[in-house]
Amino acid sequence: MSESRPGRPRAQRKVRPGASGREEILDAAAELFTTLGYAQTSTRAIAEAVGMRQSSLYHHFPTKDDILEALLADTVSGSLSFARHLAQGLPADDDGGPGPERAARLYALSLYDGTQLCSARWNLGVLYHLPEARSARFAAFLGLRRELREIYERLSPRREWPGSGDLVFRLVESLISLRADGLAREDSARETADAGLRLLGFGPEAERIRTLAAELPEPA
Amino acid sequence: MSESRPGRPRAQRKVRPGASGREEILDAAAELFTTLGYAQTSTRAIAEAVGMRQSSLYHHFPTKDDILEALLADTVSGSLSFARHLAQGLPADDDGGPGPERAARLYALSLYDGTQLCSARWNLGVLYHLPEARSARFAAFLGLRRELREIYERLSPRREWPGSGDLVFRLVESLISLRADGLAREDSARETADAGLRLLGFGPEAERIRTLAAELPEPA
DNA sequence: ATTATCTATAGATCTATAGATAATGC
DNA sequence: ATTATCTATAGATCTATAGATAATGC
Repeated sequence: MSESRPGRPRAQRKVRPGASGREEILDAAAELFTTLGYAQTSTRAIAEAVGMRQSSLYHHFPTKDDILEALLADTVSGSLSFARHLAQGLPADDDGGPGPERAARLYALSLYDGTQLCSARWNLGVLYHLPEARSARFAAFLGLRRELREIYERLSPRREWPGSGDLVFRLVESLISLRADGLAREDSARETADAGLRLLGFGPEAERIRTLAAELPEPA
Repeated sequence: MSESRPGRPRAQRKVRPGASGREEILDAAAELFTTLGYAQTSTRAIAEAVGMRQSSLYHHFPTKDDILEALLADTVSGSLSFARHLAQGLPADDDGGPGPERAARLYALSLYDGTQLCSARWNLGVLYHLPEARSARFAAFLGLRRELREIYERLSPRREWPGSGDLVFRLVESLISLRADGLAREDSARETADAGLRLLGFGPEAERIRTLAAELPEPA
């Protein structure tokens, strides 16, 4: 219970999802970082959005950096663990393997990743675009993101076309800017995943691939 | 001559392209804004990169905002004027018009826009991703960018598929992140434009579209 | 006289730390 | 005793302005 923890009560309490103070802070920081940016968001603004004093943040996070790091880690983890799962038991890179099965996995990943990007409470994908996120401070996050990108490439059924999987990755990522521009719709993630199949040259086979993808095990 | 203007000489002079102080400032700001971000870049850092004192910037620009605005304006203007030119004399939206000619114009625009994004001295496209750029302060820029986006959509030969031109726009834009991640190559812009054709469902016809595109008038 | 720089600084931040205070659980 | 908050503040910024100074062009 968030209500029955010890400590002095807050002057003002805001409505924020999250069982713990830490989660409330992350939610407020997610809203502010995605709309104003990292440097433009003061620790004071985060604290006020939660309903505590600026200095109280430091009980939960050692520095402002660590708040961003926690948010970044959250955003990749879901798609990456699903991607790792899909990549398991894949034939080696030089062996094509059956095309449609590969395509189905790539489609499933695109759809899952895209749906996450579109329907998360905040548009956390924009955090990748923050210049701060590219700094060495967040090398751990950048590594995970790179791994996700490489799995897209490995899942591409067009083995003779290097970079084809990466194009699908880029298309899915473009949902971030779409949403930031206020242009994302209910079915943007699905449309984008379908566009990925077209990009790979699939026409009428697309229907079969979608069916195969639906039969794959759900993400955890 | 940049050397023969009046005024007190600078303490230190750095090597920067640009005939005027204003252009040197824009070049330095472009480098810093694209690598560190807007808020993280102090006016002092810009001034030092140019070799002048912080306060001297204010002789050339009234506020820091105006520096970003000038850079943003520069980045759309080229592609937008080419796009406007390509859109001229296009059949009305409900009239399909001959498909390949439309596709050729969209291809030409993709290639030009993508090439700009990849080969400009600095990766100015990342400025679009800065949270600051989305603020009302830069409404003029946002309007121009929206117009460019709409022309992509209008140039799509797949009239029965709304949003198809926008997907091509998004694919071209993804070059920005590709470059920011250090993954852009010599032919990334061309590969991306070609991928746009695949996305629209063109297979063997692509060759003919590229030929038609090459016959279109060059951008100014 | 105009242009482009300089020095100096006001006033407003912002992050992080030190140490006090209040609520709970043992 | 532990946890979570609070007040207060040090020290380091940062943007923009005021006004002096030096070089050129008329």
